Amino acid sequence: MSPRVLVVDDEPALARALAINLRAAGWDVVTAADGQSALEAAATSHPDVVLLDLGLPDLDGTEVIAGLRGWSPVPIVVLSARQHGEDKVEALDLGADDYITKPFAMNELMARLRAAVRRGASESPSDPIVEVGDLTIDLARKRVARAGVDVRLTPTEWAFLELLTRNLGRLVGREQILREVWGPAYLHETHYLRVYAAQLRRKLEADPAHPRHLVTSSGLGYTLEP
Amino acid sequence: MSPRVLVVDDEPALARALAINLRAAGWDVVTAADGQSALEAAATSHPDVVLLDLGLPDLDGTEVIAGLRGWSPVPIVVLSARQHGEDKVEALDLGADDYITKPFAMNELMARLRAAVRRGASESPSDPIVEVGDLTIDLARKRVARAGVDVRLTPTEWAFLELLTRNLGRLVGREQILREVWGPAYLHETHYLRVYAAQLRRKLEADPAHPRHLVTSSGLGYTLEP
DNA sequence: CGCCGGCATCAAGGAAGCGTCAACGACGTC
DNA sequence: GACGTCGTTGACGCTTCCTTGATGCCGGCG
Repeated sequence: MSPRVLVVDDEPALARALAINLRAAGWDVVTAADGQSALEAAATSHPDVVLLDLGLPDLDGTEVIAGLRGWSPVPIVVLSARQHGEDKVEALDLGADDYITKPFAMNELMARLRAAVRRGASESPSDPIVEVGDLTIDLARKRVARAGVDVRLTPTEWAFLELLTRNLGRLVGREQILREVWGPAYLHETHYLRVYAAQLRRKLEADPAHPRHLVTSSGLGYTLEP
Repeated sequence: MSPRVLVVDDEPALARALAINLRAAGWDVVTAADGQSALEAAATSHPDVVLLDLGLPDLDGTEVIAGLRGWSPVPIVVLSARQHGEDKVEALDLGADDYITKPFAMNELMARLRAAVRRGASESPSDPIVEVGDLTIDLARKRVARAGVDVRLTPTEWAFLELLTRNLGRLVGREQILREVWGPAYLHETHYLRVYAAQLRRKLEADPAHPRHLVTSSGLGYTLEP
């Protein structure tokens, strides 16, 4: 299970040199030559860290950072020729994790990549898959399984369950549920809560009459208990 | 609630310059002049990030990093005069989060500190939990436990307790309680206070007749005593 | 001493919230 | 057009909670 790095650089010679060195050090390397393909590669190959050269032909490097940060917490190490200037500050504030200027030493580069991966790993022990008792909730695929078998949920049921899952162990207030699942206009339709809580329990709880996971706090809201 | 940075540097002039600049930028600054006091200061002041100069009189900088990593995940930004060498690699592999060489630009330093704090914050979305004697009050989850076991509260009981908890150790006036729990129209229903204070005591106090935490100030209001 | 206001406790009624079943209509699919 | 799915709505019985009244205690004050 070697860590995977996405190398984004438009200069073939440098990209090749980086790939060779990184592979020799045990990395799994994916490369991209421009910003657009970098975003696609990040989405499909799920790297543990992104090594990003700022001088790209199509997109500004900062746009790549912003594009990644929109949906992924993957650590980003920026590589740049510009020694000074605001680029450095801007990239870090946009969400980059580290910044190296050319020329650089290969062992320093690797140390920074290792540090970035280590942080990323501790940050997200998150597969977006949550286990609750005999329930398996996959937030990315929007699927639930009970004791291994898939359970079909309607869109509204899923929205309800997803909200509770994202607040696992925390009490979610009635108004918050109504607002986020049905919209602000439904803040007083508390009846919906009961109907859908009952449906979810019928599908997910071993004994729907005595729920162990989808717990009611009378007058307050609902909690998904681990 | 400004973020707190622990500045570790044995050079008084530099330490002072850093402190002044950081304070001007809104940081809460704590300083230490050697490795030993740095470890103590980190333990007592709970900084959001540590800015560590490697050239210290007593301990090697790497020992400080190791000493911190032994018990705390606080982000560490290393500051060093040594431009090259293995120090950089070693520090990052030991668990430092970032590395800056002197001379450095102040705005870059701040950007790196901000980046480090941002990462540290995303790691621990900690709940505000208040401990009062054998009581554990979790404001985010709206939960109370006494000696480890959960106590069920009604919505009004919880609103009452939450208000007192947010003013821990302070006297909360009768009108303020009535206004914030029941609404402005109930300012004279002082009877409610007694009923719910009694219910809370019955659920939370070891000896409800002689309360140690939920204390009455006759004619004034109530206090939750730590 | 007797009165009175504020406090603590208990209990009862009614209001609000909860869980469940079932029916209706909208919508898309075959 | 028949069918299935889904969201919405209504009705019922049940539980929980808020409100309210009654009673007793304590301390201050005339």
